[in-house]
Amino acid sequence: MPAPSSVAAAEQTSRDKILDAAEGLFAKRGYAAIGLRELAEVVGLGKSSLFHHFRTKAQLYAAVTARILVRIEARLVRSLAAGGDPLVRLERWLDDLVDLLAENPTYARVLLRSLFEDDDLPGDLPEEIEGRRAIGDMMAAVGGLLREGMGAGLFRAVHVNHFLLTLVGVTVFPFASGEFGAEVLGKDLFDPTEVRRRKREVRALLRSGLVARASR
Amino acid sequence: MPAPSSVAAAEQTSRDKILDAAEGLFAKRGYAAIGLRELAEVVGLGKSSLFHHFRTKAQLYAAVTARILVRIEARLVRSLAAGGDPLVRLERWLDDLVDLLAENPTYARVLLRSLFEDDDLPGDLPEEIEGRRAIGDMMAAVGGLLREGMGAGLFRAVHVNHFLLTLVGVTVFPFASGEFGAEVLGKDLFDPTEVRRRKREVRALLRSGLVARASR
DNA sequence: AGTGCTCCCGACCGATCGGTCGGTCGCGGA
DNA sequence: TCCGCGACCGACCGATCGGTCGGGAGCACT
Repeated sequence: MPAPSSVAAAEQTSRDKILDAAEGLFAKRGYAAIGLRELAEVVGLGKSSLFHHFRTKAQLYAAVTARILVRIEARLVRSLAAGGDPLVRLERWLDDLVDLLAENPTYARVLLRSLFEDDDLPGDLPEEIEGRRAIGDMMAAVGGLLREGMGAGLFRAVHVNHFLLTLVGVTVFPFASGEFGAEVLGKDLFDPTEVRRRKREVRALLRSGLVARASR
Repeated sequence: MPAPSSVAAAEQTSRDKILDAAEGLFAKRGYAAIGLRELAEVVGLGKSSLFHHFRTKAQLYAAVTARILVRIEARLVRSLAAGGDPLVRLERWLDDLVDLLAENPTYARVLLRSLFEDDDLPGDLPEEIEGRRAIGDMMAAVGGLLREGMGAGLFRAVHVNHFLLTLVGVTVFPFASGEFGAEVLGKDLFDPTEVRRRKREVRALLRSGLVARASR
């Protein structure tokens, strides 16, 4: 490796270029639909060079998803750890999650695809397991947060695990929904003002649901 | 066609058997990962026979998704049309949607995959367009319902289009989430008692959000 | 008996798949 | 100077891909 450039980024290792390109392609079209020839061409390498960095296609895929899952965990566990009452922490976690998904358009897709396709792929490479652990840990932490809020009387009595699924569905799904989401919305979901709106709606949903106060 | 069996079902045309098998396979592993040889074997036909019923693989896929989308629309537009105030109608729509997804485990996956993969496939077969129309119409109807409820002061002022995405995320995503959902939940999401719980949580979310009444 | 039609099949096509192999090139260390 | 080594490549492999083709079995109608 040449001395890490002081100019930062700009200079990427081939391995990282492969991971980045693969992330984009897998996100858009899925594991099975991407051929290694196509990927190699996007990266600007010969196809056989890919095998110098990753033993198999499945291995490469696992590396792509694990990298994302670990990054997500790394950033979001921090926002969970910061202070505040459970509602504050939960809302900060959701805000950060939405920001993360909005800033990295590939993440939501890769996340959902990794849920869909895990039945599929040849089992259990080490990075796959690491990725699962990262997400599992984070979900458990949010679950604890919900329980804490309920214990303090701050939250109503929710079914914690179902509520976790709800939270994921409310945040991850829209950013993975592609053309459908854009069509429903009439705008690009990744536009900063739409991201802001999305966060506001999620927060409002937590705080008061849909039904107007006056009507009950 | 031999006289339609009075014994009902049991006797299926080859075309329907192909559609059913393809639905299951596409739902589980996606378009690109399913080979026509495998599909033909599941159906119990020779591979070339598939081409007697569908001109191409893409055409077959479009037929599979369109059938589901139209079925969903057919059932859910009815539940929207039935009477009641906007909240009652919205909750009935959500209940029926959840029931539909729970009774047909392939639907949620096919739905989400059709959102993901539409960038992908060779453009615009007629059944594809018909499927899109069905879903688009339904989403528009629900949007109208939200607006009606807001106009009547029943609902708080939501951003209608964002809220539509929320509703889809809350209902469709969990049933598509496969092993992840089961792991978070600790149980099979398609189990009747979990389905009931899911509906209850969705309704509670609409009615009061997460935050306890007393705390504001 | 013959004709036409639906349904189905095995054999085959060119293309592409993931992966292997032998080898070239440039660079850092001895 | 030479060596070892990481990075890279083109050519090639068997397998599988979606799709075509010609034909056969069964049935209805004349």
